[in-house]
Amino acid sequence: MKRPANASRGIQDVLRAQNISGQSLSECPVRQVLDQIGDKWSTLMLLSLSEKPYRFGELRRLIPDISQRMLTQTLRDLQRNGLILRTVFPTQPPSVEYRLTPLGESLLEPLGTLVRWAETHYGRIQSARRHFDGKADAA
Amino acid sequence: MKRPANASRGIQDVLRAQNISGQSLSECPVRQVLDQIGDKWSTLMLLSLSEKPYRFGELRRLIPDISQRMLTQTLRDLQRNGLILRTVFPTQPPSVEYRLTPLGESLLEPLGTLVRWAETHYGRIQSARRHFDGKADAA
DNA sequence: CAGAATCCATACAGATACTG
DNA sequence: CAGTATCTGTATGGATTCTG
Repeated sequence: MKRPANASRGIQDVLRAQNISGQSLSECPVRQVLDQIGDKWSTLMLLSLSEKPYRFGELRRLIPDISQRMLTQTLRDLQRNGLILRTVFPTQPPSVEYRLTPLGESLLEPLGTLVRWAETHYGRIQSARRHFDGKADAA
Repeated sequence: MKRPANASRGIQDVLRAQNISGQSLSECPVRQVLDQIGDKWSTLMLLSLSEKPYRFGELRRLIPDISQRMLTQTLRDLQRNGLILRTVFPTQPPSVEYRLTPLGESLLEPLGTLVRWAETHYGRIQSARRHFDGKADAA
């Protein structure tokens, strides 16, 4: 069958390693990564840059519903975490290119795993929600 | 080498499938999944329940720094999305058991991939941050 | 072009008190 | 025991205006 026994094992090891019942939640590596990719735009940004490097304005056009504030902020966070590289070309007017670092590229693989899971199981989530909301209405 | 060319390919397909430049961001499967696992407690909850089913109070003791409000809310969201199953035993006083559904268990694998990535690359993220913050201070 | 700065609404999350 | 209800502070994120 598809019991993910080994995955579960690995996770439990991590749980223990992180001392889940301790106070080190904010410094937990898993939490830090989730805080980054869990925000509204980081994932989309990483996936976009996985295609090729982009400039600020290009990213803006590529993801029309991001505000310029959030674009700046997301890019800065990703840069701070070493996931993307920011290169300023001293032209006039200035142009800035963003590209994935090797570290950023290495994140594409776990991210891809997640993306494929989402694609595959989306329908089940949807129907679970309808069922849950339906029962809630009945009550 | 370790160029994740295939992962990148898959991601690009997903990007196109999601019509990234369209308006369907809020209904994007990937986004919905990230909204769930990206919140503060869901991942910890799923990982905890991957070990074995737990009751409300047990979870509370297992994760001491979660507030009871967030525990309730996180569990309800996970239940709504079909990732965990809530079973009420009509005892006195009542006891409620939470356990992963098969759907929830299937999420452990992509989650494990992410967790392992975080573990492996945590050091590089940390040093990238120090470097970034150091340069920011200098300016 | 690529941003910084400011203002503002809402979402998220903790503390506390109460209930079947 | 397993929650709900309320109140409140903080973080998130959008709109708008301004700058090298």
